[in-house]
Amino acid sequence: MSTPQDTSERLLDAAEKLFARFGLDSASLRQITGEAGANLAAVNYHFGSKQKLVRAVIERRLRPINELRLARLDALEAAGEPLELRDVVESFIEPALSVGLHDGREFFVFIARAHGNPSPELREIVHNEMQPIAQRYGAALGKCLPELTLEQLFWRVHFVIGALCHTVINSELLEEVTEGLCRADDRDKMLQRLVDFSVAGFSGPVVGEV
Amino acid sequence: MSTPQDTSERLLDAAEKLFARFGLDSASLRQITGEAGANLAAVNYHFGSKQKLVRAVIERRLRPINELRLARLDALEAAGEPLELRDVVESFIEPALSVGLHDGREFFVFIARAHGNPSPELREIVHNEMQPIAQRYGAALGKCLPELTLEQLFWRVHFVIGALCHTVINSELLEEVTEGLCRADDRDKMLQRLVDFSVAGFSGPVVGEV
DNA sequence: GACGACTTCGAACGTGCGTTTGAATCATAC
DNA sequence: GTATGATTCAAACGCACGTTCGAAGTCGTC
Repeated sequence: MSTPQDTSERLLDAAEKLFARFGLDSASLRQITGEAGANLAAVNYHFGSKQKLVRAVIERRLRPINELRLARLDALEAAGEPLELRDVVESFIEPALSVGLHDGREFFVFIARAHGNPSPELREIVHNEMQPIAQRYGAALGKCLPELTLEQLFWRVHFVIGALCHTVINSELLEEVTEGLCRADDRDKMLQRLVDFSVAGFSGPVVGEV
Repeated sequence: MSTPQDTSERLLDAAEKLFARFGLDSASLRQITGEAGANLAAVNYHFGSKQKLVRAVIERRLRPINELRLARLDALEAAGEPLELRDVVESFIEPALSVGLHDGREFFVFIARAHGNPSPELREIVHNEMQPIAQRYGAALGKCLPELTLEQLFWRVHFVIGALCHTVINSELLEEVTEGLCRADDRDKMLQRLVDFSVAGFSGPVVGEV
């Protein structure tokens, strides 16, 4: 009716937008179908249930991001021998921020928020998509940082993901708190800041050991 | 009925636990009052509304944590001249993890999750509690890291908070993914890992500048 | 032992939710 | 132009939610 794409596509866009803005539970099917210019029953017709709509929203964006990550990591490993830490870190962070820049701005907020969602179904979806990524990057980072134990390495990956998610979710809050000093819309600078921080965090010494 | 404390206390405990486990929206008053062994109407009688219960849950724990942070920071500034970065970082992270160790395990998961909640009321609560903390730590860290601009500094604070929240929320997921290599229950090690990472992240050079 | 304030209780209210249904509409091929 | 399958539609379903209310209970004080 309103936008040229077909209904499924419009439902995905609307859901992505409203999930990001109001959260999974608070965004109702009435809101979503209204935003998409579709009938209330459209979601259940096209996707079967709200739960399956959630899955579709995630997979539509996360899959290409992770394919991009793996492709860039493949390229790095194929090209140079030394495998620079900074390149590996960037190949992980940049595709996410990049997709966040054109289409998937809303999705990126949503998926970062979803990391904190307690629902087991949602956890399972994210887990399935992220598990192979974790393995590949664990191996690649291990080569760059041979002085770290695998356990220390995984913790630091965990911290970086936390910083990444929090950044996407709450950078507007940071802009508020710093009274405009830190800009939430300058994604390039955000990326540089985050990569600087992450590379340093990965490279840091192990001080407090038991 | 069941536990010795009075009803308000039991409601706060139950709410904290269920908010952490199921999220703010999914944990219903029927669940909460059931868990607390109280009548459904008890929350509205003692707190006025669900929203005010949320506020009470947050303030009960966050206030002491932030007082502890400021006290430790005061002590550091009163004592030694140089003001070591690691001490400052630890004075921020440790009180939170410490409270998380005995009473406030559940709360800590909840408050970290709340960081990603879109509700404006919740944002305002957290904002009010955290704003003075941000200012004090901004100043203290600025002294330790004079080579950073204030903007760079605030970004790194933001990243550390992200890592901290994500760690508390999702360390069980990390334990799953690493198949037990990283333990979610060893808070001491978590603290050391996180402090190591954060100090290194703060100290890192500014590489990618425009 | 009756008063009063404080607390608990069961029951109900209105609202919004996800889902289902069956008829209406549309598009396409014959 | 009509038959067929896919899609859209309005309406209703049952359910769980937060909140409200007045009666019932509790307990210290006179």
